[in-house]
Amino acid sequence: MELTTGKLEKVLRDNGYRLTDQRMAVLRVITSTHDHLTPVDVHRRVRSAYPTIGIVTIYRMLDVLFRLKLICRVHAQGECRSYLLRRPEGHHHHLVCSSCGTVVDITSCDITGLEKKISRQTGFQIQGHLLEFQGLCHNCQITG
Amino acid sequence: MELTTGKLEKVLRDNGYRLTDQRMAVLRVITSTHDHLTPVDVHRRVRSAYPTIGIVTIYRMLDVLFRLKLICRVHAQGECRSYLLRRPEGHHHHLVCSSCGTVVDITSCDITGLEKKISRQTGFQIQGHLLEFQGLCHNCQITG
DNA sequence: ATAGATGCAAACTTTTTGCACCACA
DNA sequence: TGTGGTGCAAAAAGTTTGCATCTAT
Repeated sequence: MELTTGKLEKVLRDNGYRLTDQRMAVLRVITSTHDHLTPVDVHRRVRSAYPTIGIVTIYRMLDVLFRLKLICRVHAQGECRSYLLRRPEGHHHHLVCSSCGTVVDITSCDITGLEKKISRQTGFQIQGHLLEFQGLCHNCQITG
Repeated sequence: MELTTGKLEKVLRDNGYRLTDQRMAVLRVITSTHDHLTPVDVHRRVRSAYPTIGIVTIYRMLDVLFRLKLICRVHAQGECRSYLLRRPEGHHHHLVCSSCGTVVDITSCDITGLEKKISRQTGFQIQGHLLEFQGLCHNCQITG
């Protein structure tokens, strides 16, 4: 199930956040791409629809969306603060093309077995994990 | 097998890098802890042995070590640029305590099966992955 | 009406770069 | 001796904060 602008707006509203034009513009940018964007990227794109928006607003909005778990962070390619719409419900991971930056969601991840094994071996109480794949997407394999 | 200062020095030398006092001091700091350290952390620690060292040197040295794959990056706890000695040979992952920051290496990771499955499903040619666990170490579970 | 959001400016942190000097090989 | 390394300073990039103003509710 896709998270549309409308659904995101509802979540924001339900959580007591106001819906300003700036926020809608950010939502439109976020929902309109499958790429991961840095705050600067988002700012640049939103600017074309809302030229007077400041990057501070972008930072604050990304913060809100991240805390509401509507977007998630991608760590690939050196970039550690680039964000992406959280598309599927629940737990998932990312497969990032190292050439064009496209991101595909991985929902079939099951490493709970591995987690249990690690927990037993190390005595750690495991709280979460970060799993991200890098590779070449089909398109970039062909075009070189 | 542990990477001692001596072994690191050899790798640097073999790759045409000079061994300065500053670099040795950095190596000593890196090899003396199991924690992941930011450039600022490293600088602070090296300073106590080598007070005049600049943080620029730290950045450049960490860069060298990272490119030689002698240290690796940890992404946990918001920090995305903190480094850690790469202890075991070959492929491994990290288990990071979210309370004290201690890092344990995971060598038993086997997700090649998962990789193949993902590759088949998505058409991606998978080049690598980033896997990191967060949890509470035994000690921190007890001390609260 | 009012609490929350915005935008500007400034502060701050992190990282990179240019350049003169120094020291390892 | 010569090239690579260092340290300073400055620039650049990224991020946060204070505050007056504005606006969605």
